[in-house]
Amino acid sequence: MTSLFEEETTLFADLILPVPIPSLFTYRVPREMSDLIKVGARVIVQFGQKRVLTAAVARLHTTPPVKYQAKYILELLDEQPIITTRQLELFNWIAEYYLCNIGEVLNVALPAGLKITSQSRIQFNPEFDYYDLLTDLEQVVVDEIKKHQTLSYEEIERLVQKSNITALIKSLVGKRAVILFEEVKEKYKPKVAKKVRLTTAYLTNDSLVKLTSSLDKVPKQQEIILRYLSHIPVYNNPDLNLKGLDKSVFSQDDGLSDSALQTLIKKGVFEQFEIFISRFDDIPVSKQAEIVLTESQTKASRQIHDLFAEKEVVLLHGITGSGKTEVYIELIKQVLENGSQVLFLLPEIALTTQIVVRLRKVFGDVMGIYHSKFSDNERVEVWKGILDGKFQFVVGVRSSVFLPFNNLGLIIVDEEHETSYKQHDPAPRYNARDAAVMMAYMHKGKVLLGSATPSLESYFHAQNGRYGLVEMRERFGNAALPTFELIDTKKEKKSKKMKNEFSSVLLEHLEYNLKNKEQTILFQNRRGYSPYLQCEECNWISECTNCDVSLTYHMKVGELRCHYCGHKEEVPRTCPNCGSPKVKTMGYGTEKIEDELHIMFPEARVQRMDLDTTRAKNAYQQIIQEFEDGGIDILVGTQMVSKGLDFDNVSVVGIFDADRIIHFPEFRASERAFQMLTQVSGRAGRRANRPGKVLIQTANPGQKLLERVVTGDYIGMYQAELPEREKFNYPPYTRLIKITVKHLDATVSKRAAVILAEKLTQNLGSSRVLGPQPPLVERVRNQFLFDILIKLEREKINFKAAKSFIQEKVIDVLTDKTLKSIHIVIDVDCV
DNA sequence: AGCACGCCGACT
DNA sequence: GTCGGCGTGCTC
Repeated sequence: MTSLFEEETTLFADLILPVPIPSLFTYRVPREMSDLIKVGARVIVQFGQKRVLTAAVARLHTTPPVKYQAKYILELLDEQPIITTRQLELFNWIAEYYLCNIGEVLNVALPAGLKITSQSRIQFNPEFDYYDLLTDLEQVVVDEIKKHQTLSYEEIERLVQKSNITALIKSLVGKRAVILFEEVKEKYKPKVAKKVRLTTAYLTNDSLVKLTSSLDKVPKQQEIILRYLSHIPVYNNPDLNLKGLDKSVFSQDDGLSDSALQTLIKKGVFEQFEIFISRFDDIPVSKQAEIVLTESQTKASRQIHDLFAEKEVVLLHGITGSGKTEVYIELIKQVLENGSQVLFLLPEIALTTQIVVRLRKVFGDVMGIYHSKFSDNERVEVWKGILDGKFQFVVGVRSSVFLPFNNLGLIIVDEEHETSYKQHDPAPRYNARDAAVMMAYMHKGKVLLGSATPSLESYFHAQNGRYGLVEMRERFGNAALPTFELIDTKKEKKSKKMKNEFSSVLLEHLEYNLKNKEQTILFQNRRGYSPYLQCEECNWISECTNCDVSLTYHMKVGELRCHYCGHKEEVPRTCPNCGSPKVKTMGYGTEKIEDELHIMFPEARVQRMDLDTTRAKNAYQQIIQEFEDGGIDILVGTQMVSKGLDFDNVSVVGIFDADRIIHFPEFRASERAFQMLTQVSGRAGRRANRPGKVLIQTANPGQKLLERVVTGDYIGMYQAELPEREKFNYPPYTRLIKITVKHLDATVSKRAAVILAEKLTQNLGSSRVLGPQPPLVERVRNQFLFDILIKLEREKINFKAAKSFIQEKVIDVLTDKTLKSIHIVIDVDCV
């Protein structure tokens, strides 16, 4: 029922714009759009004078804004929403919890392929004919524009070989010689296959026989028809013809030419058509390998199931190799059978490996994969596949929490302790594990956190009864646990048994393994050749010009590199300070270890696996594959080797510098070290017959933490660590918020940080506000940093109120006229 | 975040 | 005299 009154009301839309501004923006919905537009659809709007942006509809209403005239929405991109209301809810929660703007959330949530790009283009104004008004250069530019119809800024700059022509264009616009407009492009392009099929006239056997015999004089065309029939035997089953055949089948490589095919198309024998195809069809699906759970897996699975009756979150603590994956699979199956969706989160690095192949075997093509190494187009397909129900189950990285689910029954967070679930750099600085808990709550679904070495926070919650807890303490198939050996490097050094970084024990094992064709993994958590260079004469050290860190020497590429800002320098032949040629490499990274292995064992096949060797899309997988196929004897790597790799033939894992990990200056050092060392150790062979061996080189083998790693005593670590955390007010007893103040001028930066800390202390008290203090690396990209750490007790403090107070004070400092162009980053639940 | 507008130094 | 530096403020 539409009354006269209703017809006259205009619709307004509150939009989320992908800009870091806290508010929504109200636009006017054009009349012809008002029946079609929906919450969750994308629209295109003009924002400011020049910019054209993709925005998302958050709310539709009829209240005209009072303080300004709303602009019209330019275009509606989706007739059906591509963002669900549940997603909008989550976006809001993330913006609120992590103190950022919803636009920033939208910005990382949408895959690039769903954002449109706009480019200013310049067109000649046909009504213009006052050429005398133009300068010489302007005339040249106008002539070019006339010649090419429309041009972009960059194209003009190239054509007239000038840079920075904005002023010139502005003048031309003023003189009405040219018109500016925005060209909008959708980035996502569906993948299409060009196909051909027989026209209906030739679908009977009779007509086909007649046709082929009539083509006796044109053998190429005949051949094409035969080829077609050999792929698609229509005489048995005419329906097959509908699917057609890829045009590429008739390519030139075996004497068939496109022109013959074209002739047949012209004759009306074949017809051409295009279909949209999925980009994921090439991932092999060999359906339904039956999975039989062991007794302990069945038990765990049942416990989880029972606990879900009363808890929203269950922590599955299963030692490495206990077979958590099978338990996951069992649960996923159950939830999918109930018709709900499932999200399986994995750390980036683990996603490229065996587990995905395994899940794919079980779940086939209802499973979508969401990964940063996929192209924009591939990601859009996962997004749309979830919306239209093609993917009921998604395996993905951190950012998968932004996908358009509407009915999540279960979220699994594997390796839940991994810090890579926390986004660091651009806002939103969210933790996908924690967002998952919130998300499940919104969907009334459940969360399963899994880890061999849970984060203290999660284990704490499990101990307190907030989460359910299920333990798996046996290795799968009763494979033996690895045996450990702690190697005292101090002793070895004294008795001159060390060969550079290698202890005699480690060398013996390497030799043995090479002889017996068994594989070794060596772990050194530092990439490059050496972390710095030093002059023996004057003690000069290679340092970055933009940051306060040493430059790492990368031998392979012959460069010094900054791991913070990416700055590169040539390697000096002599000391830049005193000219001495005695510039030495100091410390050692994976490259140096690789290098020394080559020298000591020239026959060994050594491969390095770190950020530098795995940049290419498939490099990581290739190394893994080669290692699995036995093409590598020794794999040297950073943390990358510690994650999700299961190889039967690895009998020795060597860890170089355990002390550096254990004594990292950070309150989480013990927890982190335990996790890292345990995870690496878990790579040692899982054979039932002979246990793998883990060799840890340390200057202090008596350390309690090492003993706990050796005995697999997670609880011991947990119990030792908790009182420390309580005493010094650290998580899990508190939540941490880190505020970083940045400025090019150290004094300005410090002053702002001190002022901010004072303001914060006034209400929060000095015990809750730590700092300001310069972080470990005081200067990054020429900005001087100061950190303020705020600790808020879990029970005592209203977290929400405290956060908004903090945000208020930050805004105070940002708008302080005496502290100009300060940059402040707030990181909630920093890790 | 961008982008426009506006107010002060070194140059065609 | 202008070009262009970046400080300031706004974007529905």
